[in-house]
Amino acid sequence: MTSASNLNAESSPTLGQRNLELESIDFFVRLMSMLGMPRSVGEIYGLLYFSMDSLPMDQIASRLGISIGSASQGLRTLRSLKAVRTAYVAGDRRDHYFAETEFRRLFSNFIKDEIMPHLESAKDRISKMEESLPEESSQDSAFYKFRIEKLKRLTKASGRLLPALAGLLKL
Amino acid sequence: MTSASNLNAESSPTLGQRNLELESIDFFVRLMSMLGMPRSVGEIYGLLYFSMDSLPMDQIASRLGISIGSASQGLRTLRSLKAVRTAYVAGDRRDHYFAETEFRRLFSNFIKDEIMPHLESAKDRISKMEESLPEESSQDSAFYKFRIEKLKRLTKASGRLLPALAGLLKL
DNA sequence: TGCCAATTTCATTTTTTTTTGAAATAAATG
DNA sequence: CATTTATTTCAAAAAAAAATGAAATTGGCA
Repeated sequence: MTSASNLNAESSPTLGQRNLELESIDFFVRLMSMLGMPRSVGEIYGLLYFSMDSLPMDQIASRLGISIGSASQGLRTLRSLKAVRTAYVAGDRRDHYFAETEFRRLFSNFIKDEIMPHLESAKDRISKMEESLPEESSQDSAFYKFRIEKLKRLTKASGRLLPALAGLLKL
Repeated sequence: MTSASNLNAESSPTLGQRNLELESIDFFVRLMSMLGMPRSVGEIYGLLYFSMDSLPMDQIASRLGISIGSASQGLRTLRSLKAVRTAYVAGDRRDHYFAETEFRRLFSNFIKDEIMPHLESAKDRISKMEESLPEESSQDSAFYKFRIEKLKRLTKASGRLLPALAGLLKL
């Protein structure tokens, strides 16, 4: 790797651009971590969010100072959430990544992929609870039935509300 | 501890009751962990959710097989979310805990305590981004401004939507 | 006031999650 | 098709989060 590596690369970022990038990384690291995503995922998305041009994995890793293993895994996660996409760059066989910035879509994917499956299995578990209920309608069993009923209502309401959320999100 | 310990305690649970309890613990451990709460918090809430009578901390710990340290911390968390409350029990100076089961209120507390503060600091970080923007309105700066605008809209929409969520939750 | 049961705190240990880095794989190029 | 470059995989290391347990604290009661 010689001085030729600078020929077709973007010029080095201004101080302001670098600051923006750092704030962005900070921002998305926190946001992603609220959503249970590892730090590296937030870092990658934060870097790409303010990047004018798409970046190959090795540049992402070196700019963030993370291993290519992390970068690969993080990008896989972001790809599966459709939070990044790849662009073709002529004369370069590396994949070039850029951020998908339609938050409404991102959010809706997140709910579908990360939340709804849990809701499904919650329903199964509630069924198991009903099987554990003794047949006889003693005084106690009214209490248990009522609590189970509450859980049913909770899961049903969540199942309706969460997917609708993205629609409400007027950005 | 002799046989006297059974005199005023509730009779030992039936198999069905025990199953229900176990399913409940399982259910809430998963639910809480989705919300970023440690296992012990889910266990405690799950135990209390199907408990007819309120339980003192030491019983919670021993029934779940967790340390009193964990129980103390877990109950503190649940108390701060208003997910458990304490009941006075005559002739016993231990606090007795029971589950708050109005999910709508729980949810609204959760949003207020665990989410909204992050949104506030997100706004600060966006302000910092704007400070990093170079004055001149170059071609590039349009791109950066637009991305910042998107983040603003995202946080504003979240700030309105999330607190309204609990209201929509028709259980 | 002094004692004792109940609870909290917190340094240490354990467990879980994330990252690393090197080997394996895949994919393009000459 | 051999070589080089890009990417993925995964065992091991590192870091982060949670649980433990014993000491400190609190607060009621004699």
